[in-house]
Amino acid sequence: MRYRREDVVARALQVLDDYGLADLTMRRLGTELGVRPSALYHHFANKQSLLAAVADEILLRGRHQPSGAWDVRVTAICSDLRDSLLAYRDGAEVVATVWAFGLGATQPYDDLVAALKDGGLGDLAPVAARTLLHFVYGHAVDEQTHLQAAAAGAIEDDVRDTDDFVTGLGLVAAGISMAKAVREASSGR
Amino acid sequence: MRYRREDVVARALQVLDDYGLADLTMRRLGTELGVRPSALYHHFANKQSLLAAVADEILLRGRHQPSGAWDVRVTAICSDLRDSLLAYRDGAEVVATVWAFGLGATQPYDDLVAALKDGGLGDLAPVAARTLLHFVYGHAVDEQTHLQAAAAGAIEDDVRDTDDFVTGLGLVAAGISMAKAVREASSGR
DNA sequence: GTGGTCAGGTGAACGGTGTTCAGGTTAAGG
DNA sequence: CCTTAACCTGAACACCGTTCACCTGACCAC
Repeated sequence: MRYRREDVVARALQVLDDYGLADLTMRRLGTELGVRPSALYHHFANKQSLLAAVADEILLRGRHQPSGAWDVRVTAICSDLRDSLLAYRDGAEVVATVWAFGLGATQPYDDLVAALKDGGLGDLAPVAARTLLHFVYGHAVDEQTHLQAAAAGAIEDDVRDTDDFVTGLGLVAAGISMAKAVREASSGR
Repeated sequence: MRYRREDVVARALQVLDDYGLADLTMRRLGTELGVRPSALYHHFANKQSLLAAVADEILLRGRHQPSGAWDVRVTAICSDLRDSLLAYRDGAEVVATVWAFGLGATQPYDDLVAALKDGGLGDLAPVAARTLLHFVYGHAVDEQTHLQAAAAGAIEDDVRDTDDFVTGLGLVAAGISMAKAVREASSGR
């Protein structure tokens, strides 16, 4: 049985979800496909690239096109992104790492910048977008770590995480609205 | 030559700063100390604990005690924390990872919560503190990654990162002020 | 002084990891 | 049918964190 790039990514995503990032190894993935590890290097230059493809796939599968007023769009992008990250085991860590490395899709970031530019944030749009991303990634990683610790029985699970996310996101969003107001006041003067 | 726990941590910090996190390996650290890797396990249960101690040391060395009004205190804590993270190569990643794992010092978090409680944030203090931490860690990791890519010549270095940090921090801080105002208005009613 | 204690270190191994490479195999297209 | 290229093998390389039985030397109580 011969595989194409996308088959490998799909299987990698399944291994990730079933066994976690630590067990997503080239050998493990190879075994899962019935193939030697070295065969994987015909599809990806290295493991980093494989992970980037996996991250892209995670983002792609949870894709929504945001619509509406700029501020509800910003909130929607962040919430959808969070859902994508939480949809697969260790998804947040994978996507965040790939992003930090400068690889992978920039779609969420681009969408955020576009929405914020529509909101009149101007030069502040990129900074605001990255601030939002840092919050979403950070929160999702934390949540997923807690979730896994809870599943292992090390901790009692509290499910107030969603409220937590909404509250935190509201905080950042409020700051952005304020910056917009300040910006408009000073330019209108 | 026999070592104590703190000697090992100090040397680990030096190896980290000189060669980066990827090269901070038990074997490497052992060699640097003129000792077999297995000797290190008399000081630390595992590498994770070693890294936690390194993270604590990074935070300890950049320690300031914040003073003044609650909002300037919040800003100062975040700025000092950022300085600490950037003071050593890969410092941000080490501290952020250790924190995400639930190990290491909680001092910055505790200080933030205290300052925010002083500011009248009440129940929102922990959420706000974590939001700030996510921003600081995320931004610092990004910055350090960029910095390293620039040092490797892969990218032109732009030093607008500090402005970037201040702007982003201002955004979050503004959101927190707004939440405080809303909170006081609704409780005063 | 002498003997015991024990923190610190040795040496060797175990089972894993990502990655490389020369060469074999198989499916597809002219 | 035969070539070409994509895919895969098998074996190795150089590492990694960690464990464990054993040794060593400094210190302290007697």
